[in-house]
Amino acid sequence: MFQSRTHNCNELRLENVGEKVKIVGWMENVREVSGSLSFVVVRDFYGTSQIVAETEETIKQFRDITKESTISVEGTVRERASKNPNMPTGDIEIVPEKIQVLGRCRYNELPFQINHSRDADESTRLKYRYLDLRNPEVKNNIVLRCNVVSALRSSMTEQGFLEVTTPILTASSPEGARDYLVPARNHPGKFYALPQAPQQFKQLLMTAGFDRYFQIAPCFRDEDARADRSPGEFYQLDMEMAFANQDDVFSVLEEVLPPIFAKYGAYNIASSAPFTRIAYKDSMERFGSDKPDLRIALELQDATEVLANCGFEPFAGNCVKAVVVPSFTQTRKFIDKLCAEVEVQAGNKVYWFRLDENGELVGGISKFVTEHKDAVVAALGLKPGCFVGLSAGKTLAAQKTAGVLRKMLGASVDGLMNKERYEFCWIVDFPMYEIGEESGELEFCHNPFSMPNGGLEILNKVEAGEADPLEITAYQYDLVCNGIELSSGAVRNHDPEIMIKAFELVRMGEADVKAKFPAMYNAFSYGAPPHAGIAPGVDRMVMLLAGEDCIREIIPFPMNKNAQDLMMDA
RNA sequence: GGCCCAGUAGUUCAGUUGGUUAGAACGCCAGCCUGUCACGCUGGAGGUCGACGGUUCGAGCCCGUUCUGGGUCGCCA
Repeated sequence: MFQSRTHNCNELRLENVGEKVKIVGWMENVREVSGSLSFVVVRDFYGTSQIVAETEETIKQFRDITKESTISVEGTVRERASKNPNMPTGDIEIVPEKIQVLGRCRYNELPFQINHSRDADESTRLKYRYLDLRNPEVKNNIVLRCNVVSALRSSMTEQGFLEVTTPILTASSPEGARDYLVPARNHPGKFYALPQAPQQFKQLLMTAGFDRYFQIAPCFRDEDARADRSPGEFYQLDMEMAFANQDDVFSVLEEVLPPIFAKYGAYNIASSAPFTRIAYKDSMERFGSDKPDLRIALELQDATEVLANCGFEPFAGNCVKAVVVPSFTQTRKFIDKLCAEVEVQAGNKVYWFRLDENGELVGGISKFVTEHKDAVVAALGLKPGCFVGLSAGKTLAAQKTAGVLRKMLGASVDGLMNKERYEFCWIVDFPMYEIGEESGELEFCHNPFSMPNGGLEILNKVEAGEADPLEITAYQYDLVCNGIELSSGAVRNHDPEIMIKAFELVRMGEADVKAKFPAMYNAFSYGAPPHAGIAPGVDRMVMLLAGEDCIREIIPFPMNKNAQDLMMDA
């Protein structure tokens, strides 16, 4: 029978000198200093300890054990002759009396070296994730995740929120992403769907009288992956409050998140609560994005008036946006590469010119600008040595392209961005409706359950032709941190009458609401509270806290980009 | 599905205009070394240059096709 250890590998100190102990763990390294002196490093979850072998017999015994085997060492703690101040257990070492192999590593060579696993090919890391996770750097992200989840849970509970679990096997919801389906054995031809979010259930909980709900909720969406989006499944801190408005939701998260970011974050929080609120329209205007990275010290400028008619064909009749970088010293090669990358990402061209040290217009499309130089310099506030990047098109396209350019400049030009901090903001007042690109007709902009700003009244005005539907905003909001959309939420539309009216404006009606969302429609007809909620992504939050750029670094067993589990799937 | 990038030793990478036997570091194996801690020193083993086809006297390098991986657009109420 296996006898338990007396101490873990991070526990022993000077005061333990002389004690008989037993430690267990993975044999990380052997350093043979001579034929009669060798040091062995044993690692467990908690840390590492040094074993010293001083007899030829012990040295040979360790030499015959392959690295990364699990071993147990019983022996006596001794003060080291030469201490290692960088190691918590660096003052002591263990003189072994009994050494046992518990689990032999059958390979001399591993797929990668444990302590350098982060440098290895990612497919190999995922296939041997259990080895990858032995690397303390990798493991620590998972520990961080656990701590963050635990902190979120207690903070929400402290705020009076009740954790309620909602079904995993449920009915498909017609809106949104692609579902994952599970065959229903008792109902041939029918399927359960895994929830894309507990959206409807939490709203039904509100209707049932639960006042404050939350859940660390697994969500399933069959969509393609990104660096900050793992395929298939992810977790949200899903929450909903009854008899509440937008400000109520904001103050909960402004209370819950900052202390957790302060305690567990790799960087400092730059934005104190209450977080900056930026209207969607302003965000597009100033940053060319609805998830602006406020760490970047650049804003878009409008150059339509001074440049639309400068004679440069692509600008004619278009909206023109400019991003100006003062004291720009990068090479022509850099600019070309930058423009090419923006073009790929934005699907739209970028143009540029520079005002050199002598105040002369040079490079790019400067010859088209020369004639209007004074006006352009004045309008954009240009100083010698600056770079001007330009985009053109319909307003939204020009904004988005300039937004991509802004982001790339921020990431690649020194001095534009202090990366080591957290900048939060709320994006508010999203439009309720938009003209669909394919249909060319009025459509819901986001989800159809948000409360329109102005309620039934404004919808009636639209119907009467007295208001523009495209001007209606919804009580819909995003929480953004460092250019990453952490969360989306809304004040919900809890009134069936307003719901039907909202659907009628997009050529649907009561029958559609009933057919698509029967439970919610029925429930709301029995007296529903005004309610609002939000659902911050846990994975993305941990990713930000860990200072990682890739979501897989903070998931214990991630799938690859193609939604395959390389470890389990032979 | 589109676009971009990468694929060379167990691992991370270098490889010049197409030219002799494809290199380095780490790891592995052997030997030396009495206080190492990324130990050090000496030596050794280890390669279908992702795959297939083409151009050429000659291809890791050029061309075509394809596979794999990552990033991104579409998509993600």
